Amino acid sequence: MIKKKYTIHDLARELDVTASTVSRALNDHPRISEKTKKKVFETARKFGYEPNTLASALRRGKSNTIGIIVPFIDRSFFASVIRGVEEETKKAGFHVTICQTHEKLEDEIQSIQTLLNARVSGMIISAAKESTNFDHLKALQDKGISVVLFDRLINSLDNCSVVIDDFLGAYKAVEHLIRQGYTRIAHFTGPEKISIYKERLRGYQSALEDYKLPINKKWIIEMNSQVSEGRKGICRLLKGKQRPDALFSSSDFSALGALQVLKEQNISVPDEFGIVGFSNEPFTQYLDPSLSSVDQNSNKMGHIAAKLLMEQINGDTMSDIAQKIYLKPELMIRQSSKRSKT
Amino acid sequence: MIKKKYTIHDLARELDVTASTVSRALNDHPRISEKTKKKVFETARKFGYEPNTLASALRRGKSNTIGIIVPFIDRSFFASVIRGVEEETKKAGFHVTICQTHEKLEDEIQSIQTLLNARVSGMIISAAKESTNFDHLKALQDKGISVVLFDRLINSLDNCSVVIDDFLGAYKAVEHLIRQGYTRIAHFTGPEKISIYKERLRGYQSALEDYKLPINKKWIIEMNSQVSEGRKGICRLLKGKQRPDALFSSSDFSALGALQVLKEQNISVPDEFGIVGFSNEPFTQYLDPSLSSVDQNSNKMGHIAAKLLMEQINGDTMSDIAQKIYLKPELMIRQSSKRSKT
DNA sequence: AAATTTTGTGTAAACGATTGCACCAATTTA
DNA sequence: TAAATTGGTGCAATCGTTTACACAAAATTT
Repeated sequence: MIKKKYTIHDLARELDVTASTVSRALNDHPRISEKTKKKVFETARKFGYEPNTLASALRRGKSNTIGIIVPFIDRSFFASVIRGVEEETKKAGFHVTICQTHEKLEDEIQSIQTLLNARVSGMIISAAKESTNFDHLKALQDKGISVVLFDRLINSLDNCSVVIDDFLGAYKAVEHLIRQGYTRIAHFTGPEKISIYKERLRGYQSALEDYKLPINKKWIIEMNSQVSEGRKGICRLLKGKQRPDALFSSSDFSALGALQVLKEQNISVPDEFGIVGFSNEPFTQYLDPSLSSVDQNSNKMGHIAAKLLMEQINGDTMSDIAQKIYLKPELMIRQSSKRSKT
Repeated sequence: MIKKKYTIHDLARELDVTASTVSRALNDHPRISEKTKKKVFETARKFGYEPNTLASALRRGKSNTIGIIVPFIDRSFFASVIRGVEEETKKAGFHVTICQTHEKLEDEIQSIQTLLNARVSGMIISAAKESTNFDHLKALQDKGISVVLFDRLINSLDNCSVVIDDFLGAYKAVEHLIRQGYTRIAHFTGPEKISIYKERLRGYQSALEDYKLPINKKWIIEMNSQVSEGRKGICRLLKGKQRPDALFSSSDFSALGALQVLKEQNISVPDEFGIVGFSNEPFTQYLDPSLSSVDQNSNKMGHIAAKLLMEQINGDTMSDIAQKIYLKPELMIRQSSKRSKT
């Protein structure tokens, strides 16, 4: 037996008022008397009335849904951000719809289209790596859709955005290595076009300069974020004439590759060689030795992105200029970089 | 400059027909002439027309959204299932809305309500651990909502469901240990109420019986899926009079705890002690020694759950009885259980 | 006490797509 | 050739809420 859904008209009939009164009462309209509101709420509860969000969204031209677009939902960083967004928006009665781009521009464009069709109130987006053309994102601005970007910044756009302070994270990591007594610190970086890697590289260099340590170009290696690449990278470093005694890697995966090779070659970590990675991937804490890493505060990032977006949607942003929020990263110091004696 | 959205009325005006004709043409209604259809499609494309899914959903009483309810979206297993669902439904023009229950019954009920309000076409659910009362799920059946359950089965409900064959996974794992020459195999199990743990325990026992190995009650320890619990568990096992030489754990986390303690006590894994975990958590492959584990085929699970649900929604299920699909798990053999000599 | 404002509610038209019914023309059947 | 069927389209109601406008009654101001 399929139960029928009640509508405001059912309530109206029961209470002998019109649907508009019911609607207004439920929306706490100031011109409705307290007495009526109370009656309406009571019978609504009694009947188990639930508003039809579709109808409401259609009429208002806006749904209470917000869209999230990420490269892959099952990457721990993104999953964690999404979790944060969901937790934050749920309180405000929004729910989230998720799209994956698989790092492909085409999928990104399609996802945006899908979300537009669903008349989402706003979108939270981490751009695909492949995306170099941002017309589709600009088009959103033109359409007046609220957007918050996270993680992957797009400098040509003045959207609200929330990112981690990659420079600071890198700086902290390298400073920590220096304080542990390491003096010849190498760096694994990523594709130089991507801003996060640029920033981490800057942080690395800046820390070395501040502590008057040499910057050796041979110690800076560009690679993708993979274990195998990290293995190759560390081999190159170890074979070189000037051998580093520590590594700050822009990726936990390549840091792991390095760690594996060092263990295989019986080079003691952290005593002979220190390592700090980046991202605080879940696996880092379980390695032996456990891997120090820079935590990206991903859950908080989700919460903040959601808050920013909802402010935009509700139109209560303080200022006209888009806010860019830089979260402070946290250095997770573990065994791989913690040596007691120099 | 905010671009206006085109509606079927705009197209109708342009083509000098009525909106109904446009609507029917777009939906490929048989009574519309090919000529008209072609004209409609052309101008739709020219104008960049995109249907308002909200209006459509309101009228039809069904959206093209499907809801997913999981305990936590950032747990790798669930994230991976969700990814599978998203990939499968996207092809068919559905999109997914996600809710988290945090393993709490209250959140589960609320999530269902939210999704009902959004008039989702169907739901894919992994029940919260806390849920022992399933009235809210039964109510969905009564309302005629299509539902597919995954991972956590509910025997009192005859929904479509897709789970892993936990019995088989456990059996394979233990059989593998036996073939590697281990003879005294212990087991970490989970809360006995939960069916997946019951099944894994059955598989464990069955394999031991088939190979005529003793089942020692002291070697079966119930615990939660945590590293710390695994550490306690293995300590208990090592202190006992009859010491096992291998462990099949229902959880990768408790398996990891065991591995840590064994390493600390200089008990060689896999030579002196073999370990196999369950779930194939991403970290297992990076441990030293890497941890053998049973893979749950989570991505495929998502794809299949999505397919089942869409079949239900479209009403083209083969049979009246709900299908229960058991996926074959795959044993990932790694260092922790692979010894060359006995 | 008249004029003005405020309060509380009803009327009716949206929002954009879908669909049962009706209608006429063209085609087929008897 | 009349009757019946089919093809192609329009009309208008509908899904459930929201909201601009209108209007009477009550409260407030002059």
